[in-house]
Amino acid sequence: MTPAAPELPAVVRRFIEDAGNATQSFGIGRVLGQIYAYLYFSPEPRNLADMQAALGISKGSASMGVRQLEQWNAVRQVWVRGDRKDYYEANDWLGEIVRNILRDTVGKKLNGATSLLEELKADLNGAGPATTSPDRDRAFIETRIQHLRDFHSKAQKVWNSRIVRMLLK
Amino acid sequence: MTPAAPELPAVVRRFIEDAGNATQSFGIGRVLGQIYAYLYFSPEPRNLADMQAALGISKGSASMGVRQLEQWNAVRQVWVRGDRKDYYEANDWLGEIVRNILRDTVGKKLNGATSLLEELKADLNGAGPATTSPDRDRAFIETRIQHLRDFHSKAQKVWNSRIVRMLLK
DNA sequence: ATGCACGTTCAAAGTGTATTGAACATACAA
DNA sequence: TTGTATGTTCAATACACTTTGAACGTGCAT
Repeated sequence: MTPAAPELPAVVRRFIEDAGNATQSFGIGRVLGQIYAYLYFSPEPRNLADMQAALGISKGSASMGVRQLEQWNAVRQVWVRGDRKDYYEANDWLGEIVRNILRDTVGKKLNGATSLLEELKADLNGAGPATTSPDRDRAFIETRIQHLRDFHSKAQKVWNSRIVRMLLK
Repeated sequence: MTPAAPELPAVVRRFIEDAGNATQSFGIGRVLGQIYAYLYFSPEPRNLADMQAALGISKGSASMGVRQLEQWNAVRQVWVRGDRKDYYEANDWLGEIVRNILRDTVGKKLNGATSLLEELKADLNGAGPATTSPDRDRAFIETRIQHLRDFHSKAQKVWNSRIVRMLLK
């Protein structure tokens, strides 16, 4: 039987709350912040049941949450001998975590935009001169799309640049 | 009477749709992307009624949308003589827009975190030794909070650094 | 083999946020 | 002053996204 989860200190409860708000407002869901904060302030590794009890979340949330956090290397699984539950502890290298999250969110979107712009360019050529819109309008649109592609390629260069990688380190 | 809005070219419709998805996924709402894209591809300035017709959004959305976009300098109001409606056109300097949005979203949150961390530190000191938790646990928590503050101050330095400002330019 | 303890899944419920639209404000024209 | 054309506001609604929990999968112990 699991010993009753010790009551968390007020500071920690407070922080868990704020971390949850933060991750929520960044669009990655409230429980991720809560779980990470809980583990971050736990001197010992914790299992899924501990998280459920401490945070008042469901089994499913705990399970999905740690998996997502693992993918970002925000938490790691550790073995506790004599217990076959899964235990986790927080990775305290915050820079790495932020970097991984950004790569996964921003980076993915930049790449998505790449293929999108390619398609648009193709559409534009494919459509031919059969449109009802005057040539002038069409020229304007082409100019803007080109402008967009220039910006996008510059953005990608910056994103992949060594400088940014260093900054995120 | 407003002349019937000319049917938008397929490429433009497509782009408006994607821009809406993009801004939605970035957590700033779908209409912002739609309005901006519409103006970005409009050879002439457009008024709120045009936007409603072209995008199928409500009067309120158009009004609130352009106001938000104005705050980020993504669009500007222009005067069309002989017409007292408000007309808008897109600012095509995308770098500036991205920078303004980031300043408004990320920057604001970093500053919020500052005061939060101060409070936590104060709480920790204020609580005194009257807690039930063992000294060892308490020491652990203090260490982690300090770690957090170090990371936060580093993050702020990076965010405010000239390098980042240049990159966003 | 069976029971048990744990983790995972995903359709359904819940929650927070974006969007609507009717009521209101404003400004100009007649 | 009244009427008309426009922009703004915000409570109500619609929507997308998060979270739940019951059902299922898995592997170990007996």
